Parts: sequence; structure tokens; C-alpha cells
Amino acid sequence: MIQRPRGTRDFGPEEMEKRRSLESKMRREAALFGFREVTTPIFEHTELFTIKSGPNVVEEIYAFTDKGGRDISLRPELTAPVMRFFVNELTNYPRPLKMFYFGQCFRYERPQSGRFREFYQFGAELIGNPGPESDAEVIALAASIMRSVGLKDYNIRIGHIGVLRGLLASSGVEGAQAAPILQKLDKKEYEEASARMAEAGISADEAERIIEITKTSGPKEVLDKIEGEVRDHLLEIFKILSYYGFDNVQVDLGVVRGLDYYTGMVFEMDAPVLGAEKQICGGGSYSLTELFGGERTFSTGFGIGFDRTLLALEREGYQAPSHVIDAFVIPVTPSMKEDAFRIAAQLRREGVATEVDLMGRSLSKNFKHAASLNARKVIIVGEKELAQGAVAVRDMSSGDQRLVKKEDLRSELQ
RNA sequence: GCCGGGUUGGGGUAGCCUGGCAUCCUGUGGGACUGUGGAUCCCUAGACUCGAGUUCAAAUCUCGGACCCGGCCCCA
Repeated sequence: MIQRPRGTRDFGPEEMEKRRSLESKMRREAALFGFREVTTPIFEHTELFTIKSGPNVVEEIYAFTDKGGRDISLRPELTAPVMRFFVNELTNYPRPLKMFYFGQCFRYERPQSGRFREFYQFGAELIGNPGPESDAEVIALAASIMRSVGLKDYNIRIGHIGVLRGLLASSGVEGAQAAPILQKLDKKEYEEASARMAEAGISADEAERIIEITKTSGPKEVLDKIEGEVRDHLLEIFKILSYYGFDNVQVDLGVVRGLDYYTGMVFEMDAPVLGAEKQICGGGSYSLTELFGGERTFSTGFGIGFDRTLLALEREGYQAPSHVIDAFVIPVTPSMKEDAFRIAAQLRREGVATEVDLMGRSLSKNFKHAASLNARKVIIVGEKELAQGAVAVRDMSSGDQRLVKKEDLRSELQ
């Protein structure tokens, strides 16, 4: 027997129905917001990802050399490919350019709950405008998706990278120097963060003030603690979000991203039922285009962990609708087989989800099978009925059975 | 990469400590039931994660690998 590779999954029929139904809800919501779907390759030049995230990511991705000697990687995320696509071919689209994507990504990591080596991401990018209106548009989409799929317990935390970047800069710490400090602040490891700030030459008083700012969280009123452009920007976002009626949106200036390409607003969404790996969505405003050889362009986007979202829904007791078919056609005797297949073929051409006995089973066994398939109606093709140009149609939930002329079958099954 | 817990027919399990060739439920195929339902009964097929070691004998004990689960690291 050949085992599945580590961190991968097979999805059976029930699982796929559940996944497809979730996926289509997400797609529908994105379309409602005016985002259009794009698809990029499953593999890219490794360089694309190292430019975005640094050379060390190679350790955590499926990177290999192909037969032509090219350095190739299975994509570990979708923002870089989509922005590469944008820089290569989409720069002349009207702005803002709003795109969404859904597909699998690969990371060479240790699997654990809600974490796989092959996983699915749903995401969106809004390209070409740095304003709070665009940030709000993107957050509103992410939140609306969670609302439309029916997730009950989750929270949205919005921060702004500019606050800390500004404070660190005024203490003389900028760019790459800031990254290790931001990283610790993001993880709320304050002692370690102060140590790193001290190393970078920031006074103890200032370090404490910075840490205090990162602890700012709560309803939008806590923004009174800060001032200036960032505050106005975030307040504008909150104002627009209020029109959607979300009641689980909070400020959290502790949401920090270490990487340099983030330019402003950053946000995260958590589903507490998931435990350690509870983050289901992350996003923010950024500029990557110049790294890929294009003009500097401001964008805002997010990625939703599709698998985690589904896992969270299931832990909340979500039940996918069960599979049903419209009709099951049973020939009473082997001699009725031809008529049964004729009827099944006709119904299928008319768009009726139809099954027909392929096993040559007895009438009684076929009834059991039809019941186990959740057939709404069973069509019994027998000599007595056919003699009148009709078949017997039995409603499986009520048990009612009546004679139906063959030509009336379709309307009978509506 | 680190720590801990696991892996028995398709799914769910008993057996493991205290070695003696595997239990039950469910599901699959068939029959009882040659023109009518998910019930019942019967039959059939189907498993000890892999390898090495100890032993007369290993699902059971020992070591190693693979995979899964919980957590750490990481999380673009």
C-alpha cells in the first residue's frame, strides 16, 4: 500500500460537497463586492518568494531544481504570484483593480491541527489605492465572507503598522533594523522586545511608551490614545465598516507585521474554537510591485485559511446539507431494463438528477438503495404500467405512489 | 527541528499491562423477499502502520522508520 505524503489529504464525496459549498459562498461574496477571479500557476520561480519574504523561506517551502536547471517552488501563498501577474500583465486595467483567488498552496512545515503541507487559500487584493476607503472595502469583504458562510464566533482586529514604524523611526530605528523588534512586539514578548530596543539604542522610557501603544486594543474609542493621520485613517475605516453592521471589530495596535512591504493598516481574524492555530485570516495594505520590477503601487489584500475556516465551522456544529438525487429509476424485471435506461437518459437530458439501477438488483434491494441515496422519487418501470404508457412514481418521504404518463414525468419531478 | 500521545477490516472499536494466531457495531456484496423502503435474520469478503530484534510462539515486549493527533519553533 502506498501512503499519502505527509501533510496532505484526500477528500471523499461528502467532504468535497462541503468544501465546494463553502467555496461557492466565498466566491459569491467576492463577486458581490466587485472582485473578479484570477488564477496563477501552482509553481513559480523560487526567487519570487525569496524576494518577498527573504532567503530563509526556502527552508519552509517546496523548492527544487527542475530538469532544465531552473529553481522552482510550489507556491506557499498567493499574494506574491498575483502581484507578479499584475506587474507583468495587468497594469493597464482601470483602478482600483479588484481580484480574488482560490487555490492550493504548499509549505514544508510540521503538520498539526488546521495546518497541512497542502492547504487552500481564498484571498483578495485591491490594487491601486492606499486610502481608508479601500482598506475598509477589503476588510468588509473578508468579514462579509465569514458572515455569509455562517461562522459565529470570530473576531476582527485592526491595527496600523505606521504607528510603531513612526515611533521607532523617531528613535532612529528604521527599515530592516525595526523588523526584529516588531516581530517580538507582534508576539507580545515584551521583555525580549525591550531588550532588542535597548540594543538598538532606544531609551527605556521610550521603549516602555512603545510597548504601551502596542497594548492599545478595544473599541474604536481607544484610538483617542494616539493622534494624527493614522488615527484619522483608522477612524474612517471604522466608520465605513459600521455601515455593514459588524459587531466584532476592534482596534488592536498589537497587530504588527515584521515584513517591510506592509505600509499601513494590518488586520487579523481569529476563531477561538481552533486553539493554537486559530488565525483564519490575515491582511493589510502593502506595496510589493517595486520588488517585482514594477512601479510602486499601493494595495490592500487578505488571505483566508480555507481549511481552518471549515474546521472552525465544523467545531461550531455546522452541518452541510446532505446529498440528494431527484429520481431513482428501477426496472421491475430485467426485461424492463431498456425502458428504464431510456427514461433515465431522458430525465438527465432534461436536467433531473437521476440514478438508475446498474447492478441488476431486485426491486426490494433497489428500494433500499434508493432510500440510502436520499432519492426524492422512485420511478418504477413495470410491464403493467408501461402497457398504459406510464410508470409508477413513488414519493419517498410521504410514501404516496401514483401512475404518471411518461410524457408527464418531467413536470411530476419538478 | 523539539516535547508528548497514538496507529487493529471501508468507518468506529475490544484485545496490549500479565505474549498462545483477533471481539463487537456499522458499512460493502449476496440471500430469506421471483412487483415495493432505511427493520430483522442468514451467508460472503475484509484488519493487527512498516522493518528489525527477543521468544517455541509477537497485535501484545524492545529498537528504528512512516503517518496521525496535541503543543513548541515558525507562520510570508
